[in-house]
Amino acid sequence: MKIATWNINGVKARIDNLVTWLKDSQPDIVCLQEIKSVDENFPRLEIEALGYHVETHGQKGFNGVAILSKLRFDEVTCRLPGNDGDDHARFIEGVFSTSAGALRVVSLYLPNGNPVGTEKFTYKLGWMERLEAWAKDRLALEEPIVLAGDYNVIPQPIDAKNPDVWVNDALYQPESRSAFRQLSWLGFTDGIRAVTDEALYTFWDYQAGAWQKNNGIRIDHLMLSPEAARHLQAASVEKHVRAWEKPSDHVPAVVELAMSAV
DNA sequence: ATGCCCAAATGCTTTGGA
Repeated sequence: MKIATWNINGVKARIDNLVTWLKDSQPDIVCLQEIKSVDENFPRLEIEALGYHVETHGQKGFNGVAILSKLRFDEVTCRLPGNDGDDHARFIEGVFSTSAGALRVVSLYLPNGNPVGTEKFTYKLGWMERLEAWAKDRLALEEPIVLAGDYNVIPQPIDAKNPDVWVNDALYQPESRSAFRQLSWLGFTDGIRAVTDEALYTFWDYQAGAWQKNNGIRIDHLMLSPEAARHLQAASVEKHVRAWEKPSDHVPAVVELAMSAV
């Protein structure tokens, strides 16, 4: 079971890249973020033509998440609980039937939080608290869970080419990193870090030649519950996608779990 | 110290991104 997360930075602007990548990489389940589309305008026909079921949680102009899956959805839930006033489309959860039982996959787009010291940073930390509460609740089910998405958190110095330039940024604040670490303390495993200690990035800014200088950061993560981590076979970052024409500023990150559709 | 670049809608400039 190949599961990927990709902040696509506008699904309508990126549909050709998305179709090419789906054909190349053949993922079973794909978590997309920043689709920047309302549900009605999501290019679902092109994706369904490749054999995927499509569930979206979009909004006008920005944010928006989706899950594409070769497996039928048993359940779909949108929105992270804990704040009814939060109208940002940043969370969608799907449940699938597999040889390892019910598999729960979340596509999340965690708030950026910049600038620090504003209500945007408070919103980020509040969102992370809600995510921790959700994760704690779901862990009690003892199911394989993949909590995948753009976390907008640089977990460790090795996860940035130049960590020093991020010290005043919301992505690298002690509070952001601590809140991310809470998921590990709960029992979640960082899929990429479980297989390698090397410096890997998932985002390179469009500006200032960041890609050419490999000035990247690793902020897209696949966090695995114990029951999912037990089935982890491989994990990787599909860096080559950043070199394509008209790329997203993020690339897909992928885990492979030893389970199959039933 | 600031902006570089990009997508979408607010639409030929602004907003949000990171």
